[in-house]
Amino acid sequence: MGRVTISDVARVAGVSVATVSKVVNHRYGVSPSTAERVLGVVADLGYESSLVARSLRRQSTNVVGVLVAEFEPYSTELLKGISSAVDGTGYELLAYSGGTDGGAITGWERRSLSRLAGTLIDAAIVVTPTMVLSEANGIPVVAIDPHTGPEGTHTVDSDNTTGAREAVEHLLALGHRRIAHLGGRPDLESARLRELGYRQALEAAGITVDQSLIRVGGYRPNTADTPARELLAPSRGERPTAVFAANDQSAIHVVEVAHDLGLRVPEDLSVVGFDNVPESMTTTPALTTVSQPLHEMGTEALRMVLDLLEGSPREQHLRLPTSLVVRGSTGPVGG
Amino acid sequence: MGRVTISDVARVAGVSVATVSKVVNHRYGVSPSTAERVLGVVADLGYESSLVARSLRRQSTNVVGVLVAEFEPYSTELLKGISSAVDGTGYELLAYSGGTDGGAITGWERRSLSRLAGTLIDAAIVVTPTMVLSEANGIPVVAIDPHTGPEGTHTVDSDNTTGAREAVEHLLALGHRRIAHLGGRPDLESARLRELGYRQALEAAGITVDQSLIRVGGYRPNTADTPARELLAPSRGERPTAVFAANDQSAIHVVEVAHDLGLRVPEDLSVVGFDNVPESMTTTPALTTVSQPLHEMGTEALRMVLDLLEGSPREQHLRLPTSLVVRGSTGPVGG
DNA sequence: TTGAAAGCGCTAACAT
DNA sequence: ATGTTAGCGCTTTCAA
Repeated sequence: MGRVTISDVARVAGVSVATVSKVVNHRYGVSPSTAERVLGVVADLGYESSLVARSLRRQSTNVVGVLVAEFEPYSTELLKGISSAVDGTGYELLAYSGGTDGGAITGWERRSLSRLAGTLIDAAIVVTPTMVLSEANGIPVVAIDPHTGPEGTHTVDSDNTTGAREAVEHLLALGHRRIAHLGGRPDLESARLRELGYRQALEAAGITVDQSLIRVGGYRPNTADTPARELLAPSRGERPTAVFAANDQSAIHVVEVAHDLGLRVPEDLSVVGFDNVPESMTTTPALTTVSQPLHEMGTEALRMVLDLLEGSPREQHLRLPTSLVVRGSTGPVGG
Repeated sequence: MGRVTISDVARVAGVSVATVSKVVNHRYGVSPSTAERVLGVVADLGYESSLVARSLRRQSTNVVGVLVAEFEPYSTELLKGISSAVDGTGYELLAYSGGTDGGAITGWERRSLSRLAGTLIDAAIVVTPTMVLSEANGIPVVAIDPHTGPEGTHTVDSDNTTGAREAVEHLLALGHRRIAHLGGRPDLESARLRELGYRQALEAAGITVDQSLIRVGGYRPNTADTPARELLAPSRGERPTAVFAANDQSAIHVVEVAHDLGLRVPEDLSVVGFDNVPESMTTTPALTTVSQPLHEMGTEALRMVLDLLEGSPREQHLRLPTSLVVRGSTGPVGG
């Protein structure tokens, strides 16, 4: 019972723990016969060195950490890209979702980073941190789509403003004039930039921005529910003919609310999302959305953090382009 | 630079390391004034205890490990379910993808488990292990869809045979008679069961199984490429009118190969997948597939492993039902 | 070639 | 109330 430790191996093999350590780490200075015997015991007992104990003693672990607040469509999509890029590099991946739990929704990234940096992981990729990360943890850090904007750390993000503007221009081209915006969170950079793109597109078209058509949606289905219903409420005199939601998760929820209220998409209401997570294809009709190259953002973040680890020079900020993906959820105004 | 340790805090606050530990762990026996001073230094320095050092000393870490070979659509979909279920339990999640890298494609689960169990994680959920897991690591383990069948550990899986049978029955009902099967890997239980379901359906319909219509696809796009092309090769006298692929990833690839060869889906070829990962909606047309309740399998696995951790009795095997999702990739034979 | 011993950062008995 | 000490599992000098 319990785990097999290096001492167990040493005892059974009749050697010291130091010798076992040398054998399993392929160090010189062990006689072939001893090595063979030790290896035999290792196999018998199924010994594998504890990542924790080894990390504590060594300076490096060969593990890259991916720190997320939660495993949802956005972060897991990045994870797929990161995972495919790590293949063949000799590094292992450790994705950690720490502590949105205890009420403290903010500060998870700093906590997780401090808890893992320097001991468990050699470098970190932090997904959408909501605060500026201090480099004081002594390991390379790359932030993907930081909610504070490109300050402090190295970052990988996509062109939120242009993406949002193109989304709204698409709606304008379809004849929409009353276009609502279900925003993210005002404290998040990406949400601010997407709202900015929305405003730019409207203004460029000579349309005055109507504050009553803008709501905070919080990026999540449950936080988006009330604002979505307010926007589409049957009692509203002038219902918008289109909604640009700040991300796919809330856009998907808008489609559900619309169906709930008996509105047809896209005949009665056009909906555009942002991100192009796989789930955006699961609505009926499939969602028109702004595609962020999540897979590529993940692979680039991994490459960047490994370059940093190896001392190769790297640009500090990498911004990838978005592209509009037109699917079934948008159509000409008035059906 | 480097990480801030408990000794740094102790030195600056002018107290012993033990006192700092007591303060940050809310132990009794520290005067309010000292506690306040220590907390001040902790805040100033941004100290957070190292997960590694703490794990090594303590018996429990409050972290549940999710062990995967790779972060691909299947495992990340489970991860979403696990993540949503962990919310509010006080546990944190650590997803680890260890070592398919160094050639040794097999044995990753035993290695990862040995490296993490007992030191970093209190319990583990292992995704599609390809070998029987020994309970000898001293922590609760739940295997999701083990490729060896429900032996040894606690397991959560879905009804592969029935799911496969229903998929093929759907094709039969559409009039298909030459139905190919792009299988998984013969060494994997889930692949065997899906092939079994395929055979059962054909035999029940009085159709002799044609071995030349069965290929090993390996579950992955790149391993599925050659067998898919063989199945659909223009040179073949009697091309199948439908393909039942062992999972969505290979089914998606079949659709791509079909398009490549100028075949229309579903007019010239019907394709059915298995899993219903979000990606199954991204093909044109969207994939008809057997839905595994991946989200629910994840949440159930988490509940099971937490029950085990807390000593609550639990059934050893949980099998969830599959359901056929008919979308655009299947149609009547002959277009 | 081998082993003894120190120490990584931390917690928990056990003094004081 | 505070500090001293031992030790978690491992790697790494250094001495034998």
